[in-house]
Amino acid sequence: MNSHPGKPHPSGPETLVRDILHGLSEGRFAPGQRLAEPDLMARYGVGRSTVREALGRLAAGGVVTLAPHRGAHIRLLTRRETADVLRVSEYLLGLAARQAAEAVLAGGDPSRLVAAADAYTHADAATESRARARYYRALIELGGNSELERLLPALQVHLIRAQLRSSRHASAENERAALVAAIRAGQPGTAERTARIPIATLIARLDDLPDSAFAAEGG
Amino acid sequence: MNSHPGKPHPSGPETLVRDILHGLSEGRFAPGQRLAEPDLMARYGVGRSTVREALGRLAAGGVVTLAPHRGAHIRLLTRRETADVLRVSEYLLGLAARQAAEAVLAGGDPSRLVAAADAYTHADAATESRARARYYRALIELGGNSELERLLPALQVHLIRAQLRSSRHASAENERAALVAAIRAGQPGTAERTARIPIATLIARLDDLPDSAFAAEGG
DNA sequence: TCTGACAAGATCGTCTGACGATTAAACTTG
DNA sequence: CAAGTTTAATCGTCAGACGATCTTGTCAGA
Repeated sequence: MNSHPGKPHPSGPETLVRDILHGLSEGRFAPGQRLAEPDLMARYGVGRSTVREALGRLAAGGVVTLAPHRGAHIRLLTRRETADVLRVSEYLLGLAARQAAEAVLAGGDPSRLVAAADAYTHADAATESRARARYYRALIELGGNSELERLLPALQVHLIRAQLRSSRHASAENERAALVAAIRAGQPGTAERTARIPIATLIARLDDLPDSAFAAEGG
Repeated sequence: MNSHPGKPHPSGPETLVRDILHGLSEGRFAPGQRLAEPDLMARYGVGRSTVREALGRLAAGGVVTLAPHRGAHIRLLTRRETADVLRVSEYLLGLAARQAAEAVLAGGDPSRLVAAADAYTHADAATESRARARYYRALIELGGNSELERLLPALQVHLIRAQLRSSRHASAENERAALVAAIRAGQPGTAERTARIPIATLIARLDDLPDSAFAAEGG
């Protein structure tokens, strides 16, 4: 079929998860696409256990849906579900920002976050999604909330997808700058509020997107 | 095959997950306890695939930790991690309450929530944890946020454990009543704030608990 | 007696192969 | 051309196997 020469069987399911996640960012996998076990076995040269394990993790993270006897599909969200995910992200990111600011107050070092934000702002189309991920990670690590660290990677996937579809608005960079400033200044309240703005904006814009961007709203 | 008493094999890993989760509430499994695969295989009369799948899901939900080649243990949180989990729960539950109130404004029916809250208040020690779980579920279902529905069950486990350890304070029931009232009245802001109070209180009280209630804070 | 290296045992991670169950697709009939 | 039936493709789970890795117990040397 296709040629995936670079991936023999270096190690575990982590590789699969990573590659699929990564491949999602760059369009190699499309939402709604089927992920059949035999196919993945062949493609990555691993056994069913490994494939299954990987799919399980992806499903747990909400990236794929696992319908009994009907296989795994890359999760395609309805408009409603997208809004729900974003809403949760909004709150969680707000918390992350707050805790980052609190961490700075407690003597934490925001330099990595600043660098990541900077890199993100100057990223081109090719490196953008990666830079964004790094930025979020830096934000969360500064706050040091282990639970957020566990949770947010999964949300990121959807966040990024939503942002990809939505035309970016000019003020985004300013908002980000304001957020970083608030965190550096150790202002939890401001940081939280500022962090939420972009996502709230995103949610508001969801209505502008065509139905084709979402799964059928079926009941 | 085996006709051993206890647990036949009615269906999949879901059974395992449920029983372990359930057993956690009633002390049948203790935090930190080892969960060896061969042991579980024998205990539930299922194959390794099934055990592994179940452990994977529990790990994804943050209920057990899965150390490579060192087996699965029921996750034991450090004081810090507990605070982190509760912090996230605080925000998420706040969001849930807000959305529940919004749902009522939009014509949603809060009767199930009211009933669950009532049942929880009148529950005795035996039915308490179950009633609490139902109450949370009703709250989230009223809000209708699919992502919260996906996320919160995992948080509940830790929430409940934390609450179990912390002596309950008298005002808890009043706070709950206030929350339900705010939701019924369709006051999102009040609902959100009210929902967060009990958890914030819990976090504040974490310092009163002895070190023995947590995993070693080791680096 | 205490400490550290080594050997034995228990588990884990992953693979291969197999079998019934369930779903989706192809085909046969009115 | 619609509806029921047969086939093929998967999935869920089990069983057995093998190397890798962690744990534990033993034994020699300080």
